[in-house]
Amino acid sequence: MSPLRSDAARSRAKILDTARDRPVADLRLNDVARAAGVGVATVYRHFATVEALVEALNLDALEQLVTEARAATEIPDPGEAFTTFVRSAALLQVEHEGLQTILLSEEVSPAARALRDELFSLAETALETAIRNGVVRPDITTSHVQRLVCGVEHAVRLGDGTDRDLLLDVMLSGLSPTA
Amino acid sequence: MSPLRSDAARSRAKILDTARDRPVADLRLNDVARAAGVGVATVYRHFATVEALVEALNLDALEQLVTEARAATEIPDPGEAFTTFVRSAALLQVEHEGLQTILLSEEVSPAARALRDELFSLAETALETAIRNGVVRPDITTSHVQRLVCGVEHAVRLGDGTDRDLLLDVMLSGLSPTA
DNA sequence: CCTCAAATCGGATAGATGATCCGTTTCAGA
DNA sequence: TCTGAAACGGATCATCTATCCGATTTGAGG
Repeated sequence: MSPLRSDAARSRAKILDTARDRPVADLRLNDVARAAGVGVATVYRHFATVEALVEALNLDALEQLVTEARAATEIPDPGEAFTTFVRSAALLQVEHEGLQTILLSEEVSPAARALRDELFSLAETALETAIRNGVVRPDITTSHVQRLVCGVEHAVRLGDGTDRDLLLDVMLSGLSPTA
Repeated sequence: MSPLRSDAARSRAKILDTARDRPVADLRLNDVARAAGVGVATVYRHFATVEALVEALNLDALEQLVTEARAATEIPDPGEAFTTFVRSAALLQVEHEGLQTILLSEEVSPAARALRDELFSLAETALETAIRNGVVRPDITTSHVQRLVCGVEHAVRLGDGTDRDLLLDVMLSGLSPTA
């Protein structure tokens, strides 16, 4: 793809900076435009939908998640590997409100899709290894893990965020087979 | 409060019946009016906001939940009592999409508030007893339990609902102290 | 440095959705 | 039956979303 013209790049940055610290729930492209000091059409040109904007805002976080996930799967102990993986995902999702959107939405950019596919593949590996070594219940699938992480995120968001680790810990220990 | 006039009661019933089997996410008062065959204003007169309509739709479920909760707290075994309580709450919340709204919203009708207060009081009792008897982690509060139930509901909704019991089970076993 | 075509810009405005107002109709008690 | 109060419907206003188009800016070539 061709490089952006300098003014276009400036507008894009202004839009992203403005949108970054707003709750994704009440993200209106018109509001962002006004707050960023650019025209409405400029925002719509750069980001056709709110989802596209949210994706752009959280691509960095997704990259970071994949990086951390790769590191986690290299941990020798299967339990610790799995735990580290899930913990990374949950913490990043709590910190970056829009990450869940990318991970669940069907319509994402090719770049995001590639990262997501790798992430799911890593998750599959980590989970399989964990189950094979008896540190996670055998009736759990990656879909379950993903949705439970989203559930924990939801639970954390309903509070002030201070008990993040506690709620995550409940979920993780619930996944162990002996319990 | 004065009894409803017959035509008003009829309208109210038509509105509720129409709204009942629609996803609360895309519940538009205008749409409901059209589908119910009544004027827009009639809907707005009966239910000032979507939330008010959702509350009316789910009051029955809340009553049922309180009833089940009362029964649960009478179970002698503290672990079973707590588990039954939480299971009831989770299953009803999954089945009745709008229940969470009543349980979390600040602005509810006095009737709903009374039921909710009793429910929380029962939850407090069940949790305290469970902790005192060592069947639930002592660092858990009723707020945690409530939010975890909402989290599980969220996780179930992200799927097709078939693994409801599994996800709930993960959460419940995660709450036990030994894990 | 100047020019010009291409790309971007911004805001007016069309379109969709949400909520209110007010004249008309229906109900229930006398 | 008559009458006032309450409820009714839909036209209308308000708000929010998204597109179109003339004006402006950019940067590469002469």
